[in-house]
Amino acid sequence: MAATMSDVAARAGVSVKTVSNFFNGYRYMRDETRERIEAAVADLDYRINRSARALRSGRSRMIALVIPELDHSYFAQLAQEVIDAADERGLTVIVETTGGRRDRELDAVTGVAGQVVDGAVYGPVALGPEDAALIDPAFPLVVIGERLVEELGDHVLIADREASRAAVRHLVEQGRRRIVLLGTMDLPEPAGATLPKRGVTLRRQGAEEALAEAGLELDPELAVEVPAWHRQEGADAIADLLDRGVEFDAVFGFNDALALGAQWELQRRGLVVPDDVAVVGIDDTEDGRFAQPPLTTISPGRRSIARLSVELLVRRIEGGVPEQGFSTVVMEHELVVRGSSVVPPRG
Amino acid sequence: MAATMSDVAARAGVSVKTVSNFFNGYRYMRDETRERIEAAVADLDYRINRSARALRSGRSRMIALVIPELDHSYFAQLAQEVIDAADERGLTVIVETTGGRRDRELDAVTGVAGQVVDGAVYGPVALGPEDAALIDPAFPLVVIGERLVEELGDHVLIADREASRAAVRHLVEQGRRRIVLLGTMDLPEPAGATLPKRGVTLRRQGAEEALAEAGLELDPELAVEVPAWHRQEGADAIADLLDRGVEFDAVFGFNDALALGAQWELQRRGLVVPDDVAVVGIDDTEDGRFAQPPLTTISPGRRSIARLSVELLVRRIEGGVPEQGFSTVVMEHELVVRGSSVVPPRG
DNA sequence: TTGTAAGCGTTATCAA
DNA sequence: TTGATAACGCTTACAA
Repeated sequence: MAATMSDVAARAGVSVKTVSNFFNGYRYMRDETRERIEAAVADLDYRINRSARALRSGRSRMIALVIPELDHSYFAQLAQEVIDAADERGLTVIVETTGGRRDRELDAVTGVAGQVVDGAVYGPVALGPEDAALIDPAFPLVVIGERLVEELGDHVLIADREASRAAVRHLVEQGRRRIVLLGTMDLPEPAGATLPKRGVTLRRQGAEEALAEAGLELDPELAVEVPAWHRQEGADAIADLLDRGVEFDAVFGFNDALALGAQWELQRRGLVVPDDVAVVGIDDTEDGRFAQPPLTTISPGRRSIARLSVELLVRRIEGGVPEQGFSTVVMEHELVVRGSSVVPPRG
Repeated sequence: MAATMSDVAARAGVSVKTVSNFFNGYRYMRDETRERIEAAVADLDYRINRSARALRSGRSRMIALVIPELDHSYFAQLAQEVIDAADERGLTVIVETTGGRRDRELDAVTGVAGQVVDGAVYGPVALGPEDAALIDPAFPLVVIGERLVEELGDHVLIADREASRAAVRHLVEQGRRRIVLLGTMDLPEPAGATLPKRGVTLRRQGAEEALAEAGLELDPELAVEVPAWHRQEGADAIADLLDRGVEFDAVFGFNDALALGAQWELQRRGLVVPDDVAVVGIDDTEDGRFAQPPLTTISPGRRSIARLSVELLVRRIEGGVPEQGFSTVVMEHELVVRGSSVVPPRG
């Protein structure tokens, strides 16, 4: 039978309250008391019962990470960073994957799952602004990556528009003129409402701005919608363009996976990257670094995003709803130029 | 304030015990009672308190998945499958990453983390047979991928030796003679003890057997140890061989990441895969499918591994330690031949 | 600086 | 088929 706190207390010759204080880092304790408790804990191989603690205190010391899927380089890397950051603060992470489905995204924070954690790092992709009302504003949430709605909690994101502009500007500087935008999506927006733009919309905007700066206009045929943001969809989209004889000299994938899928299909068809077609992505995944040629991309500072998200979440859990409203943090990003977009000078 | 079970009971005009029965699928209940409870639950938006349930019942309905790291295609895919399989059974998954460090692998099942879950799908890579004694045999465990020790719990693994033999045999059939084995490791084994072989040792053995079948012998220079099993280490190892002028016509990476790193470095140096050097891996990750050329690999049936592991774990949690001892299940594997190992016939 | 006692919301026992 | 009541192991007022 596992030892309880009162077993420890009895053995150490103190009260349970003192043992509890010990485990909660209570400062005012005689060294001798502390040592006696430490010894008793070691003797009995005592470990605190987290269920009892959670029941009594109302805090489970667990947080959720809600993402579309784990089997995706960007999210897997992000999850690892979140887990590490949480671990440093003594928090345990439950990874909830939603498949990008609205009902599961809602369920993660309102249903059974949300019941067991103190808060969540929340990366919804399918929610619309109208869903904000369905989420309890008292539930601590840090939203990453999209600014769907203002009122859910703190936000951590990259400047999608500027990042996208930098990517396309880079392609233009390389002399590219017919640039495929892979991942664009025209969301139906309720008439009359001025909604916060989704990240994907901002990426499209930034790209068009960069084109405009260069006196170019986006050929609608080059703005390609995809059903999901995996390599497969990137490959399929490019295959379709090539089959239809659409001409282009560059591809900007709205994430690395799409860009890598595009590059893969181009090479499969015997085209040379970057000579025939330049390719750029966003995310700076390891997959991109180990592509051949390595993928030019926008590095979003994933590590910082993860750490900051956890930090904000902890603050929120401990501090409650901030009086001055939620904060939005826009992370630095960086264009990382690699072989997929720059033709090496001829020797 | 969140509603409790007695709120529901009061509203439904029944006792708490009856509500509890309802939530635990107790069969003997009048339809009318059931309906009244359902209505009360809906009215109050009641959700069961998992901490209280866990405290009282001793079951948290959470399981851990213990793996070296998430930021690695094989484990990310595995984690997704485990989460899905657990979800179907109403279980929540906590992902513990250990960085492949022995202390953290032990801690995951003996320390604080192990305290909150009912059991674990356990993928240790750094434990030695001598560590078995440190792990409580009463803690439900399903070990995947390695058969370090017999007594920890049920095992789910692939036939490392046969898989490896199939991979090398394939290379030999393609006419390859100087095959680099990437990932081999000579473990110091206590003298005199006949220990269960580690997967990595078995992979080495299988490879040597395939060579022997073809009348070949392994050149020790081609058996390359690596510090970790990522693409970077695969690339570094190949770079080193090439720099030292070692000749070879094939690389067998003990996982896809090593093989892909090797392929990347080969291509970076201007060598052609598979014409100059053929490459084969193990894992059948998506990374391999989207390499250029796509990677020949051994598919381990990851989905089956995940599902079976969860199933065995549930059985173990519910049934306790089986009388007839733990079971070991060896999964089917399959050689998936792709472009990285077969030179296409000239047109 | 430490102790006493109540109670968090379930489930288990046993009775009805 | 349902109910009353006692735990589960901890934290938290409040007291000393």
